[in-house]
Amino acid sequence: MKNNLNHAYCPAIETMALIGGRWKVIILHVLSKQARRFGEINVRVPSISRKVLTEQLRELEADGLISRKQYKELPPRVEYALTEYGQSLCPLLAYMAAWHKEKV
Amino acid sequence: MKNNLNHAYCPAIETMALIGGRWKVIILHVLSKQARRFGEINVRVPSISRKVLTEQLRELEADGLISRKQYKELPPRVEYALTEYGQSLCPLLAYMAAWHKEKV
DNA sequence: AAAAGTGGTAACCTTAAAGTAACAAATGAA
DNA sequence: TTCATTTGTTACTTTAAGGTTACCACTTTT
Repeated sequence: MKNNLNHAYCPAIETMALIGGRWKVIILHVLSKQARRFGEINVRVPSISRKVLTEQLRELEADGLISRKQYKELPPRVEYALTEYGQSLCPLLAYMAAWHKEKV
Repeated sequence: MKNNLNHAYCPAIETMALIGGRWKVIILHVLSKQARRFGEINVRVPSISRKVLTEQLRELEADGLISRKQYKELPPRVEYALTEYGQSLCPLLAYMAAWHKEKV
């Protein structure tokens, strides 16, 4: 009989749930420089399909990391930007980048 | 004609490649406390199958984050531990945990 | 009149990841 | 003699993720 009380709880997991998606970190990185339109993100994130980009953006938005602002123009214009919450992730991304740079 | 030169390079991605796997962070977290045998990890990582645990451990080992030490005993005994390289990730995991704690 | 431009969506297909179950190997214990 | 133990592996199936193509809406440009 296994003892389930041994299960480890790792709080870092919660953060990974937000940024662990296949393209999330690149998207956040792109938006960290400046707000971008859908098409601009699409060009800057290599080889992502529009479908998947839409999905990832929706998830980031649902998690409160980015905002979506739609202008009433034609052809349509939609701008994505980091929220304050999303911006608070930047030091973490910088830490990750620095760790890699230092250790390799 | 799309301009491919717009592709963003995000160094944090490289780090994510190491710890972004479905179970990597939990495994690292478990091993950060102390070295563990295969079965001990299996119990502490909720609902992971032996097959997938093996795969993830092999990848972590190939990336140099953990070490695998096999004792010549029967029944077999194998112990996994963080390498020095793997230990250097701990502050990052702590950062991730702290960010989540503070922001939610 | 038709095409371009933008930000999607819907339907469908393929690929990658994960799960399941059975088996192995050597020894000691029942 | 058979079972239990431990760390896997192998073969097979299921699920999730991602890709592909076609299409829409509305206006301006060719």
